[in-house]
Amino acid sequence: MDPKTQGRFDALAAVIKAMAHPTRLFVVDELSRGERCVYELTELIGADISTVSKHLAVLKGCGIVEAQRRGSRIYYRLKMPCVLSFFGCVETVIKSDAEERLGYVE
Amino acid sequence: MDPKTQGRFDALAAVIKAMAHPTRLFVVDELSRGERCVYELTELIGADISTVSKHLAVLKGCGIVEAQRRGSRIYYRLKMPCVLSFFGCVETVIKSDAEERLGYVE
DNA sequence: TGGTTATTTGGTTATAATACCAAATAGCCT
DNA sequence: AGGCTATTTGGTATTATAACCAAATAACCA
Repeated sequence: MDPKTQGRFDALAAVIKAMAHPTRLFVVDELSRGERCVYELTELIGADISTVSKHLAVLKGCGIVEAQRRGSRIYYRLKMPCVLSFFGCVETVIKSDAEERLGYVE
Repeated sequence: MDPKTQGRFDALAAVIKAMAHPTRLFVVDELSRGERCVYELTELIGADISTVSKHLAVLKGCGIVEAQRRGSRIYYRLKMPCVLSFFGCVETVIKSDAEERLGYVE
């Protein structure tokens, strides 16, 4: 793979990697319904707040979400809603794979 | 997060994780233009063939690609072309983020 | 059968990701 | 200033990924 192509796919993979964690997908899904502060997300997720904060940093780091401080709280919102399009496709992949395993297909 | 929700996002993340590697994205992109055998992909990628084979196993394991043996060769093809829709969105995320860093936005 | 090509699997090592706790930082309120 | 709440950062231990080499398996052909 030539360096340019490699760089392109490295960059693509970096963004997809940011989505490749259950907690971060949950966050994206939750933020699709409106902005949330770290504490709200932490309650919903049920992990340590520092863990949630780090997941948010990953999503923010590649520009999928953005943060805004208002008073003592920091609100996160979905900046690139196109990532929601992943969900539909991935559900299809999962369903198709499950059906195949059950022997309905093939 | 209740167990059912957790399970749902675990499953979603598993598929997205399968896409979250430059080599596997390259394979998906390449297979979008037709089936390829392991050797052909290995040449294009330039890694050890065992490495490429393992990447293919990951993609096959979650049903994104499928394999078919014909003679001594095994041809892989894209089974879930909807994953190609990731590319457009991710390119947008990358571009938007790059522009922002350059100060064109905000 | 034996050799050759194509692919996968096992083993090992190196690197990266993730979780939690503790401590640091930031803003608010008295 | 001092205390309180909200969030991030640093540190560490655990687990997961990924690369390569070597060996195993599969199909073909002489």
